[in-house]
Amino acid sequence: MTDSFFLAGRFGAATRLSPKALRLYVEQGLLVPAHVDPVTGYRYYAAEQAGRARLIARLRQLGLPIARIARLIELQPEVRLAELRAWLEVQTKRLEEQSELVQAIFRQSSGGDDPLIKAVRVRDTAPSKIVYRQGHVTVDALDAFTESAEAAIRSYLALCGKDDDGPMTLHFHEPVNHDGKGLVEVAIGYTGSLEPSGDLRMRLQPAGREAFLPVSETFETFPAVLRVYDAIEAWFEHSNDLNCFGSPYEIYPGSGDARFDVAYPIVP
Amino acid sequence: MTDSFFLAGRFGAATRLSPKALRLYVEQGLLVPAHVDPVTGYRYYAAEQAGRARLIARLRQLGLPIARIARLIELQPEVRLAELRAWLEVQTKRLEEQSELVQAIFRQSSGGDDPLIKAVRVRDTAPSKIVYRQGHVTVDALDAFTESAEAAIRSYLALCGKDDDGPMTLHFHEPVNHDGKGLVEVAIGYTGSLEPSGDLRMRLQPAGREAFLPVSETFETFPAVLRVYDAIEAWFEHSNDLNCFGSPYEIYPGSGDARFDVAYPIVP
DNA sequence: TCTGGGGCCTGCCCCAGGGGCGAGGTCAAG
DNA sequence: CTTGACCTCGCCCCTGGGGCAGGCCCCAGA
Repeated sequence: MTDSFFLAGRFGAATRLSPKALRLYVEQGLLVPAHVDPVTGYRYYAAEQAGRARLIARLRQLGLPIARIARLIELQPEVRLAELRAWLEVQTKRLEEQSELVQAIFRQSSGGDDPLIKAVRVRDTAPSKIVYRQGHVTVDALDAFTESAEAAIRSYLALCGKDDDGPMTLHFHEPVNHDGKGLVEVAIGYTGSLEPSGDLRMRLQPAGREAFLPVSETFETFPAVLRVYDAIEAWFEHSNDLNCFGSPYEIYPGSGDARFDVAYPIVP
Repeated sequence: MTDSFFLAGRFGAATRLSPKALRLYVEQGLLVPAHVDPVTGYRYYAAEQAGRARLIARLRQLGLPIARIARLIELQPEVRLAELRAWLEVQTKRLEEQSELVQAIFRQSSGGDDPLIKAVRVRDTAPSKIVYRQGHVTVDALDAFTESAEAAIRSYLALCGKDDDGPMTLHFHEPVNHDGKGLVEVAIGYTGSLEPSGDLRMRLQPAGREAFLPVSETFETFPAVLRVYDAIEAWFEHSNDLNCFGSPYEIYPGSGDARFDVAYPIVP
């Protein structure tokens, strides 16, 4: 092996890393120079460190954060490749979502010629007591959460002798994206009296009105379902007196043949 | 129109924007509340502003910077759609490059079983005087720059009565990526004496040694050509005494049938 | 041996796009 | 009148560096 040492400028030029970046990496422990002069503070890099430095440069070129690079760089090449391929998969999915989002942006601002908008209807909702479970989920985990919560609530209702299987509502208190968790709530109405149990809580749902749209089979899945939400929001904007200032929810089963309705509360 | 006003919290909940984000947007002039109480500083948003706010939220969800959103939001929907589609195209290209980069990272760290590495040769380079032009270009503009620079240099040489058409070298002083300009230099050797002219400069190229690889037709184009660079860098790492601490260059025409060679200087 | 120029150090402020926290003012209901 | 929820501002924090000021350091030439 050679004993050549290089200062930050030359070493950086050879590895496509700026001296400033190299300084950052030594602070983070990502690439520690072979020798640091304790008096002057000069960093001396060994020629053998160039490979690691070039690898870091390329991983940075992908846009990966330093902490993630620090983990990746310790892995075997094959494992690293697998991780990077998985990361590429995520990026691809993100790009697809962005593409959907661009379509949604256009529909949102193109004046509302979506025929779905005209199909929006209004109805009154009766006051009721509901039992519900809340949770923070991503869109991937949403279906599983919904199913298990509904099953838990229905079995608890059955256990308490309530056999009126009313509709289930899935309330989105926060937006549920692919890359972030949101607070959602699964609720079923009941009559009589009930005690809280575990993470099942009770609440009074006051009477009100809602704007809703049954969801045809075409729009049932994410992200196509977002178009239904958009349509109702656009409908609110077209109607002069009503504002869409509540969070949306889905009602299972929906009206007619629909598997579910999408609804927004109408605030007076 | 309604005269409903909403404070930042409620308005933000309805538009998927945090109060903090709304504050940032009013500072940037992107979304100015319908009314601001001069005493309390409270921001009152009108219901009619919800549409614009939701549009901003979605554009932010794409990851666009605020300044760009401010421009996009003033456009007609069709123009905006076209711009966003162009942006998606750029993102798609970036993803493809990242995919290539992942392959390169694996080749770089998988121990160097690329057969190209064994094909690397070393040769001495004679000292010569060269006339050159430098420029900052992206990878897209590289071919045009190279062609025009070579034509300018050759016609100047012909004008001065030098008709020895030596090889042309294309020297990459800085990495030339898709998303960043890099300093490149087109140079041709000459004999006798010559005067500088315009942006054509002269320099003495000392003798030295170089590691090189002729580029077969398969690897001539970007980004496949990067694999050749990688191979020579890997060769340097496998040879114990030599370090790859110089910037690479391409030599036109290359040795044998190759359109060009890729070479790195060997620093003693 | 002196000197100059260029390279390197530390330390500070800056960028986007907010998050989080604390101090303090406001608003509406009880 | 109090209470609690909501709002404000201001400050520091994050990533991954860029840029600049002030001050050493190092090497080559005279």
